[in-house]
Amino acid sequence: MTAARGLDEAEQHAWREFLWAARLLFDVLDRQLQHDAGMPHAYYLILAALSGAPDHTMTMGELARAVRSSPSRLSHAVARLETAGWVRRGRDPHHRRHTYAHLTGAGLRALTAAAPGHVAAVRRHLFDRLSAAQVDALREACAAVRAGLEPAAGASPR
Amino acid sequence: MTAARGLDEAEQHAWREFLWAARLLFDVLDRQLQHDAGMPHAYYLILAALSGAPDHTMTMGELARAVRSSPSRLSHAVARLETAGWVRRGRDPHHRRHTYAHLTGAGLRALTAAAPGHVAAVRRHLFDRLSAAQVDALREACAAVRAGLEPAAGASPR
DNA sequence: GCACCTTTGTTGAACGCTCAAGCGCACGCT
DNA sequence: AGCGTGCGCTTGAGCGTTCAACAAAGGTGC
Repeated sequence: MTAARGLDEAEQHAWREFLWAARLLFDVLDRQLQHDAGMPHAYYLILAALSGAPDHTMTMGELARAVRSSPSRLSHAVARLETAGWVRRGRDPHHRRHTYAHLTGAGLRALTAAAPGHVAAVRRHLFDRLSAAQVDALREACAAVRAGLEPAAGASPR
Repeated sequence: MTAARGLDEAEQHAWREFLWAARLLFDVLDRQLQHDAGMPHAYYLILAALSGAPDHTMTMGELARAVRSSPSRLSHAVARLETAGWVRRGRDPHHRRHTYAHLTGAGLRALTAAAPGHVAAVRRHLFDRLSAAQVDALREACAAVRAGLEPAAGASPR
């Protein structure tokens, strides 16, 4: 491919494998979740993030950082999750600039129903294909890449 | 996260790193291409695939397989590339079922203009962060995952 | 020649994401 | 108090993807 001039052969090969492994994996996970649970993967991550927060509640900003989402994207997404009855929004009377998002009972149930199938898919398509050493190597390489892409401020969620 | 029950700690960690490394990387590459070359990454891949084909021409089906795209997605994409003047479609009078996609001169120029910036971004965000051993390990792990997801065609001829 | 099926590709609607613009609240300044 | 500035979040339009439905061409069997 003309495209890959500037990368040596090992890099071209690695890039193609990474590209298609990730794209195909995300595609199959998205399809599985959409089909079995009626939500795309991004929405699953939002519900999962909320489920791990105290009182199942976070501000929109915290949530956006947790799921690496732009404010706009999150706002649209939560609007849709709200009409699904899975999330409720409200304003904190003491910090009226902030909007908090709260996982509803129905939202938690939807997440709990979706989780086993999703985790099983991750296991089947990712971890069942890798040795323990490969899992370690994958984690290390991806951690290096992610660290370079992460908005340098406070890499760990507050 | 409630979500990750069923994966051990090493797997959870690896999954998160892989997830965010890939998502953030694809986001930044998409943004770079859209900004500098006026095309999303998926369209770049289509032009690149055509540029490597004899006579810069492939059938829609071949092209769809090359870029791991559904027929529908490719049809929409090529329609758009056609209005941009980067691809032309036509029917072969001898095999009238097939539609050919042909990379135009303007398409090749657009690809050639886009390639260096894209490759530089891949290098900067991916390979500059990894040792040669990490690149090898990443390729191997991703190859195993991709092989499990690929529709198994190509290895065996028909 | 005819009915049926498969292959190949397109279409339209729904949906998620991005980008640019905008709104409301809080804070700092004078 | 009045005014600007920045932050947090939302909005609307446009684009790309998906899904289901469809269309057209080439078999295949009778």
